[in-house]
Amino acid sequence: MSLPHALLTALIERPGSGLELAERFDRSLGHFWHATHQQIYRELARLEDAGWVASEPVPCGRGRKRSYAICDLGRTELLRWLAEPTQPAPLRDELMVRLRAAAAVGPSDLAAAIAQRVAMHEAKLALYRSFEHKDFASCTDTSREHRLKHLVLQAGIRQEQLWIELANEALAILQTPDVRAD
Amino acid sequence: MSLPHALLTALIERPGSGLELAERFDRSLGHFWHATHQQIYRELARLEDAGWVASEPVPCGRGRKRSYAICDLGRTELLRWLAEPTQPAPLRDELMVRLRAAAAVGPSDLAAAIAQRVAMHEAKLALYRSFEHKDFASCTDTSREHRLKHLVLQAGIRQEQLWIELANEALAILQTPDVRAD
DNA sequence: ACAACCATGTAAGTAGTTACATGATTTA
DNA sequence: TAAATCATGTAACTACTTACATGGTTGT
Repeated sequence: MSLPHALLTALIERPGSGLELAERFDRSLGHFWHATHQQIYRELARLEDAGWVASEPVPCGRGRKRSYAICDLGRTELLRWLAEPTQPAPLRDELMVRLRAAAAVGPSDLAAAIAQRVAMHEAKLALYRSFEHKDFASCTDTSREHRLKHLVLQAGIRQEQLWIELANEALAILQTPDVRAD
Repeated sequence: MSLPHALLTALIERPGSGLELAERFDRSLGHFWHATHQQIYRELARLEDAGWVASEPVPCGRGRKRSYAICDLGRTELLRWLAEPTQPAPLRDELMVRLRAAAAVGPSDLAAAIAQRVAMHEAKLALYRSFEHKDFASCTDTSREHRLKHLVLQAGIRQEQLWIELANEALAILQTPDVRAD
């Protein structure tokens, strides 16, 4: 469960309100660890209970808007977490199950669903590439921070490329007549 | 949520009891959609309620052992599901969050955790390669079923390769002194 | 008889999703 | 003052995890 630490990371970069964090998530970290605004509000409350973040009402903001900022305890916790051993991300993908199912049941209507998914991955790939062009085109910044952020984006790019490759190979198999069907 | 359909797939290949299915999952489909035995027992009960599978006690088996088999309704459901549009697997990986966190907080103890994870991915890759050698070394079988199953295994192999690459690149960045620290 | 193990299940809790509710501030 | 929208939150639900309980069979 990485959401609390993802929020701490977002807050260490810059303080913000729940909705601001939700929007930032949608644009960057959320591509690699999705969270809805409800999850974020709940988690921010927990982080505050734990003393990892502190909040104050934003005077010129609308309604009950509160701004959250990370505390020393939160910074310490983030460092502790970074040194902790990682558990391997359990790979869980519907496409794999569907391909096995297609192998088991024989001819089916899977091709259209896969083609649609190729399109989705291509859209995401294009989005990531536009991020890369915008933020990492110049080679002037060689700081560790910059290179790590670029690597995370690269990870997303290569994931999408891999899915596109695999889905296209699946399409090729599905569209070739089965030797036993001839 | 693919577990019910993953179970239907396993049952279409061969009927079996809850524990047998759990063991089969651990050896094949479970690498791509993990499930514990508790999940499997509960889901089998639901599948039976829905009329997609039927079970009977195994007379010569131990204790309360029951064998489950897929019904026509289950077969129909599996075909219906295959034609359904797929939602894109939400990418959720701790490593990405950690790298972003490391970028934000500066020097930390992340390298050891990543190195450990490289080892895990290499172990899994070796396992998948041994599966491939055992089941897909000969080119004699060119049926669609065989090629689809091979593709699923290939997907696992290339995923592991990608993670190993990315984790090693992360290590390289973390072990190079930050230009701003000189 | 009793230890070990096979097979199934219950209970309690966490994480995440979906739909809806509420309060406050702009804007028309 | 009503509508739109910003901002936060509640409630109910599903999926999954972890720990434990139960009942039966086999071997000693």
